[in-house]
Amino acid sequence: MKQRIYIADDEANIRFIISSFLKNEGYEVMDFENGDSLFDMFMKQPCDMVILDLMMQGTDGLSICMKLRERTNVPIIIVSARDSELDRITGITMGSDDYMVKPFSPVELVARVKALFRRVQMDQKSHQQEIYTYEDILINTAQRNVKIKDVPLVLTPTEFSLLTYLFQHSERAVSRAELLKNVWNFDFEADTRATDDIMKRLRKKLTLSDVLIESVWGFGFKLSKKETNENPK
Amino acid sequence: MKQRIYIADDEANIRFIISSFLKNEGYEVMDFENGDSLFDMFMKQPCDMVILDLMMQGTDGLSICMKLRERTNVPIIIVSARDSELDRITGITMGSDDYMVKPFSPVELVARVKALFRRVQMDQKSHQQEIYTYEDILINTAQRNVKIKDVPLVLTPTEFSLLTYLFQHSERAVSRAELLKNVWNFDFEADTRATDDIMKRLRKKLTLSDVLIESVWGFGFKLSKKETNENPK
DNA sequence: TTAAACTGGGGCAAAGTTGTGGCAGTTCTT
DNA sequence: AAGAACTGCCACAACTTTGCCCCAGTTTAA
Repeated sequence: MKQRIYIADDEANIRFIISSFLKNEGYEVMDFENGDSLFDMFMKQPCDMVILDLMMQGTDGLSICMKLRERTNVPIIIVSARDSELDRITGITMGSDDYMVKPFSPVELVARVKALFRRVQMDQKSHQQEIYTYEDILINTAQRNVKIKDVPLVLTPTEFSLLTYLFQHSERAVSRAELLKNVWNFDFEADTRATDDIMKRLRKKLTLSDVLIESVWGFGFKLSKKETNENPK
Repeated sequence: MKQRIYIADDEANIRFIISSFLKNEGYEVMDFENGDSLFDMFMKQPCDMVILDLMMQGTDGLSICMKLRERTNVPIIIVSARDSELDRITGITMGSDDYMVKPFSPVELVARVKALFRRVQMDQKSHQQEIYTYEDILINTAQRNVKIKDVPLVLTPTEFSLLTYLFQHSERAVSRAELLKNVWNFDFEADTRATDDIMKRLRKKLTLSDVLIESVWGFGFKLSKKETNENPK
């Protein structure tokens, strides 16, 4: 899902430069020539980040920033030609997350935008649901449950981690060493067939599903789907 | 609960100035003369924010920043005498949340520290409400009371916090470590079954309700509702 | 073709997890 | 000051998980 950024600045060329750089990074950008129109749009359709110039026609950026803060937690970056310590401190104190002084490097702006998104991401990460599907199996890591065709499947902790790891890398085969390292946290070379054991148990529990855990001879395992009509020998 | 900030800078007077200003704002501050000792301390006892100088004896600030990022989401601010665009972009890209150039105004640093805490706060508490319901239970955090089918339920402080936390995350399973961190404020890995104890008492008090605290074997707990008619085999 | 290596099923025992009742130190209330 | 409430810990029993062993069947390579 693309992240959406709203920009308000009264200089068209600045809007253009910022937009280009951000779009180039894969963000969805919409720009406004004053703060009021940005605010109206935000009320209709919120976005994931706001970049505000301070000096604009109509309501000034600082007031817009405070108005936004009253009702949302959207990350806000202020960009401004005003470069006194007081201006910076006021902007940051009044609710913006960062304050950049014009003229600024578009690359640095992009870096700060990314850092701010990263911060939000990190803070919310624990509450994020991660969902993986493959054929008729659905894994919800937040709820910590697995379903085959909507029927709950009970897994032990190791089975759960292992299956999740396979789903996270469903497009390729994974080696036993890789599994031991990432699921068991064995850093060293261990001569164990623990992976095979859990696979054995997983396979048993997956008999009702169309998902198959294939062995890759001499290497490891790989997800695949059950072929009802296997090409006959 | 006071927020704890760690500072690493090799100039004693800078450490002193920053510490004074931050302590003045009510933060608990600890300072280190190099990044390695800060890192060691963090591993033993995490803090809520880190302020790093780039150029120090021993490991440089950027490496410390990256090492910290590998294992935590702690907010990081870099302060540095280096003032090229590349330096700033590198610092921000490598995991820090902000980058301030020396000499800087201590007041602005304080403002940015506050803004960063505010951001974390907003991200984590954005979904905080006053009232939570799940099945036949209603929690009013403002009045600090709980009702089962309109019948008041008396809970001890810890029981109340724990149940509230479960309700705030009713859509997912929560681990014991997470509960210890967020309800007990144990920052480190502790071998305790305190969570189980409170759960035991909570469950006893919830017998009259349709709400069930399910154990997620080998992981933690999860809210669910009592199934009166379990799907018969 | 044959021997060696690999895989997967059943069973087993050690280790780990969880719920329960009891208990004691601390804090709060009366 | 005495009692009540709260909370973490312990011990115990029931139960679950999991790595390993053995063994038969399969695949690979010489």
